[in-house]
Amino acid sequence: MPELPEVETVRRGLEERLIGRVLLSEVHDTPKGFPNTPDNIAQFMLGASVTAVKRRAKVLLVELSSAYTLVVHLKMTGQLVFVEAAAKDRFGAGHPNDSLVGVLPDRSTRVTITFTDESALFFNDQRKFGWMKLVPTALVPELPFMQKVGPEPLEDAFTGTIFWERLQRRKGTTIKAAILDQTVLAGVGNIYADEGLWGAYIHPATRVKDVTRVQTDLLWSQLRDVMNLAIEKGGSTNKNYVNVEGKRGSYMDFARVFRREGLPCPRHPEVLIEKIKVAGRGTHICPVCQPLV
DNA sequence: CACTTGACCTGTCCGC
DNA sequence: TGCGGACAGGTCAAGT
Repeated sequence: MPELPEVETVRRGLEERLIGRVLLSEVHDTPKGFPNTPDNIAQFMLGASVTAVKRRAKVLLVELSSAYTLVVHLKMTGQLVFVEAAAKDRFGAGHPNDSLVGVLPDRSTRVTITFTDESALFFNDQRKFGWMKLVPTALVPELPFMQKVGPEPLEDAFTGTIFWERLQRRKGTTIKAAILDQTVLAGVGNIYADEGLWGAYIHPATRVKDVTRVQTDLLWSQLRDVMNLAIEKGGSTNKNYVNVEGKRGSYMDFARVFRREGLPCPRHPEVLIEKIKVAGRGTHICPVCQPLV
């Protein structure tokens, strides 16, 4: 999916555009219904306005004046694309030229939400892993996911000591599996895991119990640096990811190892990046920077 | 309990 | 050109 930087980029785009807009129509499920969509969607969305757009880990929270919240997870291929004057333009004309998105809705569109000013928000999801549900805002903190998800890594409260302590919950597994675990810390996915581990000179398959405190301190700062840079660049478009305007993010132009197998390591021009498998995921390393000890 | 693997879906790419 | 298999940003349930 979209990882933390991509979801944050979408959040900012939605916040800029949706606040105060009033939902006109009920949700149209196309082409298949959303399994988690409750029956009261029309009742609590129709006529409600958007009051806030928040993010927790990789989940978006679109708060409505009806005291309900649209909770959205984009998983691997989800997109939220906003189109001005969508009704007039028959959904989709008016996209910027560098858009990766064509005329909407298309075959990947799962949900269309229209607003009273004829703008519309499209939830597209090629692989259908993503979900969207309407939850009373007061109950959002009670969701099982919210109860168990780890701290936000970019907040000041997330110190190196907290990172170290939370990693100790997963001593037996690999450091890559541990930082991908959303209950250890929130928001890290496959791209930024590989980028951060390269930055910290740690082989992804190193057991957590073998990673020193000095190494986790460096990993802590590298993960934060890499995700802050990615937010600045509008996220990473590996394949499907786009922001609310349908535009790609540019972090992949700055990636050091992710999807760069066969290309030189930025620190060692004579050494080529290798692709291996760790924690069941494609994993990119410099064999010289990141020796397995 | 801790950890790993398969499943969920569709699309694309690569080798035969 | 066709076909099978592996793989893809994430997370669960089920298995060991």
